[in-house]
Formats: sequence, C-alpha cells, structure tokens
Amino acid sequence: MPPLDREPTRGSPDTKDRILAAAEALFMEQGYAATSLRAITAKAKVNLAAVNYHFGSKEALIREVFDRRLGPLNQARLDYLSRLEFEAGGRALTPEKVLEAMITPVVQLSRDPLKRGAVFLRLLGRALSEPADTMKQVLPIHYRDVVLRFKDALARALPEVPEQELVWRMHFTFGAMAYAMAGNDALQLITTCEADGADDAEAIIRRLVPFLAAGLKAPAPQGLRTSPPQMTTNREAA
Amino acid sequence: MPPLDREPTRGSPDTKDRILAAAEALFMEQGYAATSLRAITAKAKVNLAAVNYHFGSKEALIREVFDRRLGPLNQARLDYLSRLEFEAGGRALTPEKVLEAMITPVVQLSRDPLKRGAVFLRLLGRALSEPADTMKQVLPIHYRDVVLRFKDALARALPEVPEQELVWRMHFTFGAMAYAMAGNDALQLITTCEADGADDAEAIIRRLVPFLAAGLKAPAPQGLRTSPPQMTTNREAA
DNA sequence: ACGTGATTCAAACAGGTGTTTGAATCATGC
DNA sequence: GCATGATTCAAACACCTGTTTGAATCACGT
Repeated sequence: MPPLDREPTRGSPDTKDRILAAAEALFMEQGYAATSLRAITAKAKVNLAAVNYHFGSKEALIREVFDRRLGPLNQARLDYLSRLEFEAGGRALTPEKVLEAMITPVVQLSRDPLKRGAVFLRLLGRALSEPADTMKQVLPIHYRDVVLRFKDALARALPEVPEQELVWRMHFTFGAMAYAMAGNDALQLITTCEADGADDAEAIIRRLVPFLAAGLKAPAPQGLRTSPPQMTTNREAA
Repeated sequence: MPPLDREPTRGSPDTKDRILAAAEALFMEQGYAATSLRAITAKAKVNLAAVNYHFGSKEALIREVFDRRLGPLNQARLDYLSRLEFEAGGRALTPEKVLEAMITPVVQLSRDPLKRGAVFLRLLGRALSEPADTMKQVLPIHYRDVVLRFKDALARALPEVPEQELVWRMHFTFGAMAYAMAGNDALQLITTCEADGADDAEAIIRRLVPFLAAGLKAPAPQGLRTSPPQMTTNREAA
C-alpha cells in the first residue's frame, strides 16, 4: 500500500521522479497513447508495477506529469503580470509587456536543472493540440486563471480592439507560442529551412514578442458581421 | 488479392471511401495511435479485414488519408500564388496577398461536399504537431514545395526582414494557422472564452490575415547575433 | 532483536491490438 | 452455362496493453 500522506520524510528514494522524467520524455517523443507503461518503466529502470503503485493508473501519471510543471509555470506568469501592473501604477501596460509576462517564465523553465524543463515545454507545445480526454480535464484547470487575467490585461493595453477580435488574436497568439515551444521540429517537419538558435529560448522570445505584439496591435478588420458581403479577391476554385 | 491497378472501371463500390471518411473523423477525435482499426471498420460499417485488404496496413491508411487531401490543397496554394504573381507583373506582392494565397484554398476545402473537408482540416491542424513517425515522412513531401515558394514570395514582399528572421516568422505563422484550423477547441480547452463564428472559415481568414500580416511586417528586433548582450526588461525570476 | 509498514519484484490476469487466413460471396468475361 | 478474379466475411493468429496479485525485500522504530 502506498503511503497516504506524501510527506518528504524518508519518502520514496527517487523512483517517482525517475518515472515522471521518463514519462515526460517518452510522451514528448511518441505522444501519450503510443507510449506504453513498459516503455516508461524500462527507461526509468523501475519495475512495471511501480507506476500503478505510485500513481494509481497511467492516466493519473500523465495528469501528474502536467500538474507538477504547469502549476508553478502559470503561477509565475500571474506573479510576473502582477508585478508589472504594480510597477505601472494605474496606467495600462503595453502589449509587449503583457506578452513578456506570459513568455518569460517559459524561458526560465527552459533552463532548469539540465534540460528537464525544456523537454516538458516541447511536450506542452504538443499537448495543446492533443485530443486526448485527459487534456480536456487537465489544461482548463491550469490555464483558466491565466487566460482570464491576460485577457483583461490585453484588453486594457489595446482598448481599440473589440472583444471578439481580441479573443481570436489571443487564439492565434497561443498557436504561435505553442509552435515556438514545440521547437523547430514542426518547421523542419514541413520544410528544409532550418532556423538557427532554436535551443536559445531567449533568442526566440526576442523574435516572438515583436511578431505577436504587431499582430495584436494591428487595426481591426472592417465589416465583420456574421457573413461578410464581399470577399477579397476570391475567384474560382484553385 | 486486391487489384494492382486502381482504375475506376467497375472499381470498389465505396468501401475505400467509407474507410477513409471514418478514419479521418476518428483520427481527428481521438488521435492516430488511440484509434483502432476495429473502431474505424465499425464506423464505416465494413469488415475488419477490409483495411488491410484495401490499404495494406494501418500506417498506409493514415498515409492515404493525408495524401488524398494534402496534394490537391497544396497544389491549389501554388496555383493561387502563381496567378497572383502573374497578375502583379514583376512587382512584389504584399504580405497580405501571399497569406491570402496560403489560406484561401483552405477555406475552399472547408466547404466541400458536406463537412468532409472541414473534418480533415481540424485533423491537419493537429497533425502538424504530432510526433508520430508517419507524419515525419508524409508532411515534408507535401509541404516542401509550398514552403519554399512561399518563403521566396515573402522574402520579396518583405525585403527589409533578414532571412533568419523571416524563417522564424513563418514558423510562428504556421503555428497560428494550425491553431486556427484546429478550430476553437484548443482555445476552449484553455479558457472559458468562446469565440463566435468559429465555423465560418471566411470570417476566420478576415481576422487571421491582418494579424499575421502585421506580425510579418513588424520591424526586426535589434541586436540578434547568436546570444544577445542585453535582455528587454528581464529581472529576477518570477 | 523483532516487527511493521512501505516498497520492489516476477508472474499472471483479462482484454485489446494489427494482421493473416481460407472459405464464402459477388460480379464479370467468355 | 461455367470459370475467374475481385471482394467480403468470420475466425483465428501472435503479440502487446494496463492492471492486479502475493510473496520477497527493504528501512525503520522500539
């Protein structure tokens, strides 16, 4: 029977962490459904039954993989934003500052004890588009507060952008961030172009923030009721 | 034995198409690895062995799911771009026009015979960040030409943006597009905010193109050698 | 030293996986 | 008509899945 309280006193040696690290890496490489418990326990060099003993089930394991990192990450984002807002007094922040609060904690995670955080970030970038039911439970819990706080901050930073337009632009922003986090695998997947400095998270930020800020600040498109009357230059099918 | 030539003369009634449609839908809902052949054949109302008879293997099936749609889609993009470049004479296109050539064929696919194309688009949006080995073979083949052509077109449209910067901005652009294609599932996954008109592909374009064009046209960030000497406003850890 | 509870381990569990087989069915050409 | 090849079908194949079991091992308090 596993100990009901998770006190660190004479706790599990490190098998739990070994399992979490192995699962993190394999989930990133192969995806969630395609990774077997046997592959995880083999990589972690622990017994097969250890996963069910320490976590209860495979689903509980993946849940803990995300809980462990996502909680601190999003809390850091909220703290960062709160500090920026405090420093600004009552004045609204710039979109660049809001994005900075969103992204900087990611960079800090990307250089934790030897590459563990970087692996998780690439996993997270992929998880945001995973259809697994587990994600539909885990992600909203962690992201709910962050999205609401940042939506408010962006609305104040961009008072001229209508609310619905802003929601969509946040949608696009998350997409670009997810791709950036997932590494340049996706781009290399598609093209032969290779981007330099893909491992340098700070360099990515210096490229990503101006890009997204310009998009967020763009003038709102005209005439956006349900169905626009005219198309741009669309002719017959291509 | 399956017929070696795939001539439409008195061909397979429609089992192949039924299988492809069912696979498309289930892959989108559950992902590739989590979808069993038995689930596919049950939804398609065909015998289990039909998949291996008509396609050879599960991997060959998913390959054909993508081949069938991705070839025409990317060819339409190339044709669209060629036509725009012809109409422009020798002059460079605007970034908006280049994006339009990239995205408009997607819209046309999204309203094909009753929702089939729309399902595939959501699947595609997810596939771009899937780690499955199959994707690492299928996607580059289809996207190679498209990325190269559009990279050239964007480089001409944005002569002031350095090449490496442009590659990264295309990376971000693909990310935002993938999210937009995957539907607002991802955003609802993260937040409670719901975006209206998510099913109207044209409305999405009218929001997505100005956003991306503004990002692509943004002034390039300063001092981006390998490791930048100064950070923007980064202080201690959050 | 013993005992107690946490942890490991090998083995088995029931069920699902992709794939193959060989006979049955269908449609066609002669 | 029959023969031929394509397609369907039910059944089985060998293998892998997540989970459970019960004994063995370990670490510790008394």
